[in-house]
Amino acid sequence: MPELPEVEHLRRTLEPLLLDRRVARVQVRRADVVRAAGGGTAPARGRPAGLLAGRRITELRRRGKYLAIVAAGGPVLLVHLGMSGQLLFLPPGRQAPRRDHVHVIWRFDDERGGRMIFRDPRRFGRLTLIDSVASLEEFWRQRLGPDALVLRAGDLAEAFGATRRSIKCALLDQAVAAGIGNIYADESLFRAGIHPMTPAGALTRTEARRLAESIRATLSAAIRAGGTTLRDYRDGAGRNGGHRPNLCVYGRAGLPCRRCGSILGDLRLAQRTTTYCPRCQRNWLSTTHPHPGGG
DNA sequence: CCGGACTCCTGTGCGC
DNA sequence: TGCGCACAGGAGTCCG
Repeated sequence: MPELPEVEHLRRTLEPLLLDRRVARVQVRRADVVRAAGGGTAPARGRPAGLLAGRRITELRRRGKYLAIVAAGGPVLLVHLGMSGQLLFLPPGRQAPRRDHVHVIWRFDDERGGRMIFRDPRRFGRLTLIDSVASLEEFWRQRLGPDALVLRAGDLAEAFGATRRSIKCALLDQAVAAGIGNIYADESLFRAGIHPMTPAGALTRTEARRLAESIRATLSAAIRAGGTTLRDYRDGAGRNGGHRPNLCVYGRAGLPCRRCGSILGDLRLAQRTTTYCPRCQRNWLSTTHPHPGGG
């Protein structure tokens, strides 16, 4: 489930544990989680050019759901957690809570010691080695829209144009805004009072403004709570996120809306379960084509 | 341009 | 207890 808030919280918890430290050596136990920028059959596969071995970490950056571990002199380890990926720092002597599906281990041999592990049962996650920060920015620029945490209404209007695709599908498109996944798409649309099937290009200026505000507020609140743990998510120190009890719609189909008490409905959009409040999120179909005597 | 199906994986929970 | 199935936080590709 790692979406923007989980990756940002991970970044914040890992940064003090990694910053200014030199990676002593790297053990790759499953080479197929490693890629090189620019292609799936890249030569780095299986021989990941060290994955920062011998390098000093200078910075942890994030854009959308990507986490970039930047080393002195240029190389960048780009991490995408997919559905079940975890990056976990283990102090000296500490065992991983689970030792299965650990694919990569970075060891530190300075006086603080310890190691970082990449664990990913489903293996949808990817580690990508990129040669420089400039290449990283280019990689991101090609794939990602503006970071959803600082998204503005104008960004949405520009990305949507006159498209008739549903707003829910558009929000899941990382080229529209980077970092929103299934949980926070539903939560943001609920907060904005917008039905998930509304054509994205049909949003009014007011709705776009309210949606951008709702996205920022939804993501910020989730970061403050340390992210949402459904099953696999842990932060850099192995802690669960605390945001799950705050969710208004995700995972609550059939339960009463926290705002109005109506029973939350669900539908399937882009193969993703979509939960919404039929009252708080006005159905654009019924308002666009009102039934005689209705509404 | 778009929605939808399908793919990559493992784990879990449910109905039977 | 076991089995088969649907489904899960992501995202790329292909097809119509």
